[in-house]
Amino acid sequence: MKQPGGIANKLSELGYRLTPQRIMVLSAIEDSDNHISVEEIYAQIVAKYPQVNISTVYRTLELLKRLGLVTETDLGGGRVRYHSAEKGHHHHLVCQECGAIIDLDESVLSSLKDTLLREYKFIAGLRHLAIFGRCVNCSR
Amino acid sequence: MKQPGGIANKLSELGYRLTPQRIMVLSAIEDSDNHISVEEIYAQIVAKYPQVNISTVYRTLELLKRLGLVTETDLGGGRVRYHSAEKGHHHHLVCQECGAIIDLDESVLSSLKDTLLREYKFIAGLRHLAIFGRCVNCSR
DNA sequence: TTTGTATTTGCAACTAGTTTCAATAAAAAC
DNA sequence: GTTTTTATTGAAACTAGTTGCAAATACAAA
Ligand SMILES: [Mn+2]
Ligand SMILES: [Mn+2]
Ligand SMILES: [Zn+2]
Ligand SMILES: [Zn+2]
Repeated sequence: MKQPGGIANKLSELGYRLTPQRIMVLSAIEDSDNHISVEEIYAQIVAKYPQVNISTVYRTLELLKRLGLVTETDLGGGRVRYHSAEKGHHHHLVCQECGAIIDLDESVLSSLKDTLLREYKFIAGLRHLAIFGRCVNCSR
Repeated sequence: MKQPGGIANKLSELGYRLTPQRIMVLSAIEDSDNHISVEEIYAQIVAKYPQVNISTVYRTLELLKRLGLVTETDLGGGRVRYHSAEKGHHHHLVCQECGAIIDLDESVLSSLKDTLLREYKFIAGLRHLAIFGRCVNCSR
């Protein structure tokens, strides 16, 4: 079992139990440089502890998401992907034709968020958005 | 069976067969004033023709979506909803706390789309978006 | 260190949606 | 009107994800 990082500390500070299962999910996300899928997280865990159930992984991700510690993004392909909220991140443009994924800076959605807050008094989530469409190569 | 409307004509013009199943899915969407779920579409169909399979409904919706004849939106609650593309529509703000759904004019996303086209040469879909977050009442 | 208890887990059953494949039927050809 | 062709369908098996519940365990209290 790896050492729990920053997310683990926050979890126990908030009164949640630090189970081995949770620590393993956390480690998988923190150790991953890019967006990681449930399948990938579970594969890492099950290699060491085969008795762990995948529903526990789903439940842990649900918790981390709700607490704002990880973000969830649908990048296509029928499975969502996760990312540590601590690390800086991008939104993404996903080409539905060729599958290309273009990174988009956090700031691109700022003015939209501002408008929604100003004109609709609505605090938009939009923490890690993927926008589907067509890239320049595929739009001829 | 109802008379096929504008969408049905387009379908057969594009060379797709006009089956009773497709016409029934189309009618359900065209007759609905608001966003309709697969469950609701299927309930209408099965009441008259119980042998129709729900996978046909899913396949028809997939086709209509791909052709740009209907839009799909995730308004929460674990089921997506559909809307005729011919009728004018709104995007939506969905409060994750109280469930309130606020309509948002088509134009609110225009400047975002413009930016993405100008700076990233990307044609964003964003045909019928739902943005999750917190409404003014729930953000205290 | 042991005990108590509320939280968390594993398991199994469930949901929405997708896919494969043989049977059916819409539309074209005759 | 009948035959032929090929798209479409129904059925069943499958995928990602969720949920209810009894058993297990993290952690606090003694
Ligand atoms: Mn990202
Ligand atoms: Mn709408
Ligand atoms: Zn592309
Ligand atoms: Zn609200």
